[in-house]
Amino acid sequence: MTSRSVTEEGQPELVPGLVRAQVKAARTRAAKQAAPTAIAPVDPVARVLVDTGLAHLDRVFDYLVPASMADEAIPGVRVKVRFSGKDVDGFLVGRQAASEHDGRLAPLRRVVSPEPVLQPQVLAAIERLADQYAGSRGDLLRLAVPPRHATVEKEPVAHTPSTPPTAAAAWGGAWQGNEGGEEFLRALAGGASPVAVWDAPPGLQAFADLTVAVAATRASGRGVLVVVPDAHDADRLSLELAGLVPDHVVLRADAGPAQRYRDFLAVLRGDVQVVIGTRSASFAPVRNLGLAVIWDDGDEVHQELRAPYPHAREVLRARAATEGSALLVGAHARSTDAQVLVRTGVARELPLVRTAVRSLLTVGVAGASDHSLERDVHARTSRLPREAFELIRDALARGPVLVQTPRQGYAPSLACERCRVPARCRACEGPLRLAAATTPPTCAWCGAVDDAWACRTCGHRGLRAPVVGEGRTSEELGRAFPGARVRVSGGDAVRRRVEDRPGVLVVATPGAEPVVGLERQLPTSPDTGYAAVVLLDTWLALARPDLRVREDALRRWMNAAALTARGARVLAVGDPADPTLQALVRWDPAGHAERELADRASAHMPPASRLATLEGTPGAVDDAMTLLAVPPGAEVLGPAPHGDDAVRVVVRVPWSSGPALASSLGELQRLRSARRLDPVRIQVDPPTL
DNA sequence: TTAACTGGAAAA
DNA sequence: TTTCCAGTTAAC
Repeated sequence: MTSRSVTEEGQPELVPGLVRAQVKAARTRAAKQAAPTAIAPVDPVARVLVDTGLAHLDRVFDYLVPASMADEAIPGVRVKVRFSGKDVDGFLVGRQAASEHDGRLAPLRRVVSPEPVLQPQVLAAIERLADQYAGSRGDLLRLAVPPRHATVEKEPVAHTPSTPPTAAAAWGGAWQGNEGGEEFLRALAGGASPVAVWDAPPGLQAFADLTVAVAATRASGRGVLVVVPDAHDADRLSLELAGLVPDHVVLRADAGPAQRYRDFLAVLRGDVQVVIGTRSASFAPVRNLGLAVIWDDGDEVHQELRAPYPHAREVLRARAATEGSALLVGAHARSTDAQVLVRTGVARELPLVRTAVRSLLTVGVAGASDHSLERDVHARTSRLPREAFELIRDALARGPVLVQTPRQGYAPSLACERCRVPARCRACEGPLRLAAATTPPTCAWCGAVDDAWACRTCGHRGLRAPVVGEGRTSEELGRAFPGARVRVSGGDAVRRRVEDRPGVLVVATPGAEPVVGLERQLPTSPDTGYAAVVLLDTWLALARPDLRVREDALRRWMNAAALTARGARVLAVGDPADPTLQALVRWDPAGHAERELADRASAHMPPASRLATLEGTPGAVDDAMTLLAVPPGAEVLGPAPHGDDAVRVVVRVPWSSGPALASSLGELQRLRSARRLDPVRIQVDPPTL
C-alpha cells in the first residue's frame, strides 16, 4: 500500500522491479473490473465437457466465449476453464446462442490448441460407450484423445497427395472362401455399410482378403479403421496393404508421445484415411469412416485395462453405429461374442465355403488317451505319439514345421504320472515344481523339498511334468529329429518370422508362432506357410478353470493351424472325443461358437447372460449394493474376498437386461461420487471372472 | 476453491 | 420469528 503510493508520486523505490510489477498487476485487475471482456458476437455460449474426475459432474457446462476467442473456440478443441475456483481442462463440444443455465456464466480462460481433437463422431461413440460400460466420458476421453504435443502441432503440414482408390479389377479371386464374401465386397465398394462376422479361411491369404475389403471401401471414397491384436499383425497387414492401398498409417501405441500425436493429427486432418493399429487405435478419428474391422476379437489383448475397460470390438461397434459405417468382426475362430452378434441379427455371418477349407488343409487328432499311451513307446517318452513323429519327419522334408506347446504356468507343473492329479506340497498345498532335471520336487509357494513324494489319490510314486516349457520341448524334439534346425519362440523371446525352407522345426507357445517368410516380404503364394503344424498337450489347454477355455483353446489352435501352406496337415495331440478338438478337425468355427454360446446360455454365463463386477473394501461394496437398483431378474453373487482386504460382488442379469444394469450402475457411480463415498471399481461385461 | 444452501440453536 | 453459525453441497 505505502510502496504503491510512493511509486505513484514518483519518489525513489527500495525494490524498483518488484514494486513496478505490483502496480502493473493492480492496474490490470482494475481495468478488467471496469471493462468486462467483450463477448463473441455470434453463438457466445460454449458447451464444455469439463474434466473434473467426478462422475456426477461428467456432463457439459456452459461458458461464455470472449470475443478474442470467437474464431478459435470451435467444437472439438481443448479449453481451460475456471471450475469451482480451479483451472481445469475440458473439451469444447458445441457453440450456441443461449444457455439453459440461469446463473452467471464464466468466460473460457483459454483455447489450449486450435486443433479440434475431439471429433463429434468420436464423441458420439464415447457417449454410447459411457452408457454401455457405466463409465465416465472423462475416462473414455483419456483413451480416445492422445496427450497434446505442442511442438508437433506447430510442425509444418507435409501435404502428401492422396493416392486414388484402386480399380476393382485388382480384386479378382478375393473372398472366394466365404459364402456371401463377394456380395460383402460389392456392398463396401458401393458405399453400403454391412455388418458382418467373418470366419477367415486358414492360410496366410486372410490378410489379402482383408486388404481387398479395405480397397473396396476406399473405392467408395470412405476411410477404414482396422484393429489387430499386436504390432506384428499390424506390420503384416501394412505390408499386404502396401500394394493396393499404399496410403495408410500404422498407429503405434509404443511410439513416443510426439510420434503418436503426429500420427493422430495426420488422421484428424484427413491426410490419411486408412488406419491400422492395436486397441488404442479404435478411437482414431478417421475421416468419413466407411469400414471398421476388428481382427481376432477373441484375443484378450483387445480388452482395455483402464476404466471403464471397453473392449475394442465394442468401441468399433459404437463407432460403426454412430458413424453409419460397415463393421467386420473377423477371425479364424469365431468368438462367442461374435456369435451373439449373429444370433441377435446385428451381424450377418460370412461362413466358410466347406470345399475351400478342404483344399487348404486337413486336420487330424492323434489320440493320446491313456490306452494309446500305454501302447505307444514314443508317447511315453516324449509326449509325441508315433503319428505326430511321422508327420513331423515327413513334413520337414518339404518345408518348415510348427509345433505348438502350451505355455508354462498354465497348470500345476507336476502331476502324478499315473492318474494325473496335480502334485501338491505336504506342508502348504502349494504346487510342486522342478527347478532343474536333477533337483528334487520343491514347493513353489513355501519352498519345502519333497523327495519322497507319493500320489495321495493312487499311491503311485512317479511324477510327470505336464507343462513342459518350449525349452524342454525343443530339447526333446532336437533329439528326436537330429537333422532339423530347431527354432524356439515364446515368453520374452518371440520370433516374428522363420525361414521358408525344409528342415526348420519351430517350437512355439500359443500366440508366439512365427510366420513363414522374410520380415519385409509378403507370402509369395498360397503355398507359403508351414508344411505341417502339430499341437501338443491339447488336454492341458482345456484344463484351465476359465469360462472361455474352450473358445480360447480353439482360437489358439486355429491361429497356429492357419499359418500353414495350402495342402498342409495339422495334427492335434489329444482326446479325439473332445468336442473342441472335433470342431478343429472339422474346421467348424461357427458350429463351435454356436455350441459354446448354447452352453453359456444354459449356465447363465456371458455372453449369453450379462454381468458386472463391483470391487472395493467390504464397507464400500456394501454401501454400493444398498444404493444399487438392480434390474428385475438380477442375481447378486457374493460378496466374496478378492485380493487384500477387498471384496467382489458379481451381478448377473439376463442378456436383455444388460442396458438396464449398465444404467443402474452409471446412476450408482454418480450417486457415489456426489456423496463422496469410498471408491468402488465397477466393470461391466468383464471378459472372464 | 468458494458461494450458496441447510438445519439447528440461540436470541428476541 | 429472526439471526447466527457450522457443516454441506454444487460447481456454468
